[in-house]
Amino acid sequence: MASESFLVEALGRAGHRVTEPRRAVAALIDGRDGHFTAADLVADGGRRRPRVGRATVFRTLDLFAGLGLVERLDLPTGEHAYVACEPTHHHHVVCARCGRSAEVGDLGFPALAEEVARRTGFRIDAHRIELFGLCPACAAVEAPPGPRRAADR
Amino acid sequence: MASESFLVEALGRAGHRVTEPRRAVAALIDGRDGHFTAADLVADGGRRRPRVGRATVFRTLDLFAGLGLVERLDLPTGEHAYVACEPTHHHHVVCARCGRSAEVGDLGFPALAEEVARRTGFRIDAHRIELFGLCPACAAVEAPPGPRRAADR
DNA sequence: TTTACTGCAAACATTTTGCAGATGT
DNA sequence: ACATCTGCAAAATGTTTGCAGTAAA
Repeated sequence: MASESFLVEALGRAGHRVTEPRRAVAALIDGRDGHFTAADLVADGGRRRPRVGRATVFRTLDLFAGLGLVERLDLPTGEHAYVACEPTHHHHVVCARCGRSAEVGDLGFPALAEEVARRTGFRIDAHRIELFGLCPACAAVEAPPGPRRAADR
Repeated sequence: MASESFLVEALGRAGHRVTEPRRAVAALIDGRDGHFTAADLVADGGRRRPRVGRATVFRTLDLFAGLGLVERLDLPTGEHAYVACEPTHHHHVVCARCGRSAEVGDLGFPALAEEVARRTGFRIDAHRIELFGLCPACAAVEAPPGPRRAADR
């Protein structure tokens, strides 16, 4: 495995203390494949020996989110979830079935923002784009022909 | 004023009962300018004569959201908010200062989705785009020159 | 040594639910 | 009439906080 979790490295670089609980949370995140909820990590952390407390999970998640190491997203179901990510500008597509996600660079969003600014006169400072669908594997399982799933929104 | 709230009309058209509490919630929404939270409506509803209960506000909001009459969005702060909207495909820009929002048609999103699908192999079923910034009026107030606001994300 | 961080449990905030009764259709 | 809807209060969720103790730097 890579020498050290990307998350942990970034933590140190940002001048935050690299503590055992934080390493643990980082490991839990690294161990997850797709998106995960705070509750997932709280559960995992509780099983751990020494235990990682609920509050620490939330605080660490917050910390990571602030550093742009994980992104908080809101699933169509209304649940809050997180995905780990490189701290560069990008967006994710998340599979509605298996939860796996893929990053998508900057999506050519700048052009969109410009267009919107032009049309509305708003100054665009921030945005949030979330894409949901099925990853190739799950899409294959899903009956290709047949009636449409009521999956939108 | 227009004969009847757009929300109420749509309610009836969709085959749902047009009840007094629902009219009230519709009116509360119509009365709001920008985005609003469930809590806002609950507060307003509680002041109303006959009172509109918390549960009803949530249920009605849910109903409207299901019909695409309001859109639920998540502000950068993590708060949940709603905005009223025409039931066509579109997105909103919301002003970070005054909360006012503007609709933005389909944003040319289809092209983006295609691009993403091509790059990742995912089948895109749903998406969620939220734009935040300042409306023309608020942008004018904001000192035009000077250091950038750390407003992104 | 100093100050940030942690676990715990309690506090909060937010949304959902069970029900008996009211109300649209 | 009858099924849907409502208010209320309780419950289920989800997240944050106060504190005394622990451990990075």
